[in-house]
Amino acid sequence: MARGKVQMRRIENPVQRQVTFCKRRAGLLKKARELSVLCGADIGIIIFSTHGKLYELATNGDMQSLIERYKSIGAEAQIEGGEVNQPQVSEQEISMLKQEINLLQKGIRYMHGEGEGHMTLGELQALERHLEIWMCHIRSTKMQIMFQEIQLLKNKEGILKAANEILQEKIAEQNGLFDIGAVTAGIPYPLTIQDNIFQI
Amino acid sequence: MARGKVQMRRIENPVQRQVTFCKRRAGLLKKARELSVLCGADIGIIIFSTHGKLYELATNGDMQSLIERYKSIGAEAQIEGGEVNQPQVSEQEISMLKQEINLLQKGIRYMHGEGEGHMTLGELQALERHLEIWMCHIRSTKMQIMFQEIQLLKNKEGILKAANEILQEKIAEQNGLFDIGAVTAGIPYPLTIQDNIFQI
DNA sequence: AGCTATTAATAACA
DNA sequence: TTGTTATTAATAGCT
Repeated sequence: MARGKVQMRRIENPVQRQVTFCKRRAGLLKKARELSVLCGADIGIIIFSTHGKLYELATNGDMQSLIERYKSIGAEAQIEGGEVNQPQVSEQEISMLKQEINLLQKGIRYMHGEGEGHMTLGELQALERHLEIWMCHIRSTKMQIMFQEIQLLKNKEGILKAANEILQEKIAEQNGLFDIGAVTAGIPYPLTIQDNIFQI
Repeated sequence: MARGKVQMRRIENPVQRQVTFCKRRAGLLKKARELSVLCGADIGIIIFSTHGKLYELATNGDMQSLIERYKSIGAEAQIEGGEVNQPQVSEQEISMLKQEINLLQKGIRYMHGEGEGHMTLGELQALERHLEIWMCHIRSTKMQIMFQEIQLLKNKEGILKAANEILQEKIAEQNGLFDIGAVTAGIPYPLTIQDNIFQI
């Protein structure tokens, strides 16, 4: 796909083959990562160059657990006819859960700046809980702030409305001397608002 | 790469996600086959869809031998640092994870009105993601409503303040005849509020 | 599933 | 390897 079509056969020129291998390998891995992100798929790729060098990618968790999952599925697929309902929770799930654990561990190592990262499962779970609690706190705090503001605005409204009523009464008292119509002329809302938008 | 750039994040529309998964998966496997042919590499790809369905490709020989080759190489690589990460995950963790699975299954049975509940782990994961998305929608909707209300209240406040100013001016015009002090007597806030609580 | 308008990948070259 | 650019290949949005 560039400057001339390419024939789909082994590239004989070793230099050109190496360059192509490098570039297309990068492209393939990129595509795999994109597919994983866009569609939420778990993808594992193993590439052995002609010289036996290994390149790999596991989009979620690690290759090891992905392979285990693959084996367990493959086994099930081969059985095909035999239904096994009880051991439904086992092999496959364990490997998936291992993936999740590794994912968290990676996340932690990442957060701590790529240092080593030996945390027990208990620690991980504690961390997870903490993260959830933090999120809850953040959310409830946000809510509180917004509710407070709403309350303040309601109070202000009440005060202003009361003031308005008093002022209007004052003016009404001197009916003959001034014209009240002019006062409320340019105001979109009538001063005696009754809408009920205040009840959520 | 077509009719508009695509954001690199999970596609939320399930139909579109499925279509994209199908197309890109085909593209990825094609790229892998091309790389294998052009550069003589041995490539293995394992793809698990969100529903847990398996798609695989092994360009030379079978996946099994590729995995074994990977493991042998991988083992060498792991020895390198003398680290033993694998047995870290075991017994206790499995039981805890089983608990979590049961929890979700219970939740599903509960949601579906106590009917039986045979869902695969893949389905459970999908459900979890859906729940998260629903929560996000609910939260953002809630936020929208609250912001709208705040905006409405601000508008009302502005209107009322304007009305108050006009009324005050009216009264001020007739200074000698009435005493303004009586008007604002019982009101906690002065009518010319300047506080800045309106900026969140 | 097919069909294009566009974007993305990349072969050749430096 | 890495970067640039002319072209081809992949594919997003529709039907």
